[in-house]
Amino acid sequence: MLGIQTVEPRSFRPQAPRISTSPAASNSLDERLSHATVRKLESKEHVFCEGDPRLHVFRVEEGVIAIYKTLCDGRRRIIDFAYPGDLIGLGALDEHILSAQATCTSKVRCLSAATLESLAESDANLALKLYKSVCQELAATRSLLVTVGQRSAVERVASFLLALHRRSGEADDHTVTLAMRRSDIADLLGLTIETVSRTLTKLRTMGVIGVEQGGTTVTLCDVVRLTDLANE
Amino acid sequence: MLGIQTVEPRSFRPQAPRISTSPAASNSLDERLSHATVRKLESKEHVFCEGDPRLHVFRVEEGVIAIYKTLCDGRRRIIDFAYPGDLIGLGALDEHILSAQATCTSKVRCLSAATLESLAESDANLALKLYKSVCQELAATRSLLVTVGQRSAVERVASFLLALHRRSGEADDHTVTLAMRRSDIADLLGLTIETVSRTLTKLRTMGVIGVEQGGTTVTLCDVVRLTDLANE
DNA sequence: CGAATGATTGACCCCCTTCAAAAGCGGTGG
DNA sequence: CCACCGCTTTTGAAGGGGGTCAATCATTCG
Repeated sequence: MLGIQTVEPRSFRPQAPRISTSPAASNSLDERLSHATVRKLESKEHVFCEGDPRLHVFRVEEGVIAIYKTLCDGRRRIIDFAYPGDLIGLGALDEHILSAQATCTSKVRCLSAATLESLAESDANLALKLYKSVCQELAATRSLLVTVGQRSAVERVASFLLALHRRSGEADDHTVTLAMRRSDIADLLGLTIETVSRTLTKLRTMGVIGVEQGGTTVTLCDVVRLTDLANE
Repeated sequence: MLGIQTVEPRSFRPQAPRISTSPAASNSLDERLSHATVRKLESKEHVFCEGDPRLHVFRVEEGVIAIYKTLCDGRRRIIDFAYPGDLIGLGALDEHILSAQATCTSKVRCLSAATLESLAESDANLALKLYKSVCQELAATRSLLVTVGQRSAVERVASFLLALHRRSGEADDHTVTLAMRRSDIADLLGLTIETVSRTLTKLRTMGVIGVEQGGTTVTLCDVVRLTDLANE
């Protein structure tokens, strides 16, 4: 998932409840996941909604899933974007308290939440992994809180782009794909669509970034300057 | 700790990494805590700082501890206030990534972090408790994210006061004590001291609250109206 | 092509920040 | 007891950044 970092090291951290799926993790989990059924989602389709019984945990296989909460006045607050490899739907309650919606065509793998918990009950190692992962997750959410709480529009957008770039892993490739709408970015950063758009064009006219392909592809022309603008 | 809720049920949830210290929790933890040494803190004194080795986990016994992160430009972002009964200093890393500072004279109990982890390694039940607690914690931080991300000053301050009131537990007593400075509240809510002060006087002139004792005691005259203003 | 959805740009305005000053409050010492 | 000082809070005035409303443009799809 996408972490907007404000602390060093400037690396990514998971953003939503998830656990590592590396070989170091309990094999039982990976094995279960590899046998799990795959569900395909169209853009804007929901994986789950607030209030739904929390029957499954999902691992994103393809696409981008927005994790969000709906406010009482109908506004939407995106907490995080989940990318392939991320686990979503973990939690302490038997209901989902957030919604998860595909921002583009996506695929997820489904695992029974009850199964995962029963595994953890007899496997202290797995339970501890879950605990530590959520601690990391918490740290990342706090970072987003810092970013959203007191930073300007330019700082937020710059941080977001840098986070996306680092997320991609390809240090040489200075392009990032915005696999979500402007409204999704706005709801993540606590801005309006117009401000996001204006800020992107501002960065473009400054020569820091380039915007192509109808606004879905962004080239980071001057990463150093962008980092400076992010003020991290 | 203090959770600003934006979802129903409008109840409190823990805000910083902590676990329940109720009898239902592993006895080993409670026992350890009851034998732990107590440390007294003056106002503004630190429990720990960002970058410090994470040697201990603390339980707040008296007072209020602000959990915060320092930004690169020197600003401070308070993530949470920890109250008596709350555990602070939990985490996945061997360094603290946040600072903890007393907002007033306080007392904390110290427990070795290594001890807690070694207990959890052999006790799946304890580890699972840790996991679930941090999940709750995560949910609460996300709620604060929602509040801070897209709400007006009145909404934020109203939410904060209501959260404080619920935190106190005494439903009959309509007074809350602000055991922290305006600057602390401002840094939690992502506002300036002036705006916090102005908003409080605005609420006062509206007859929704009363401010006494040099601004440290607030009376909630009209909880219904305040809830309405909080827009939760 | 025309309708629908999303992105961009412009104009205006309001809420909050910033800068500045005054007023409370508590402590210390003459 | 009061003067003085430091810290915090309150209040005022001015300015700006982002929100809101609205129009235009771009892209996709039936």
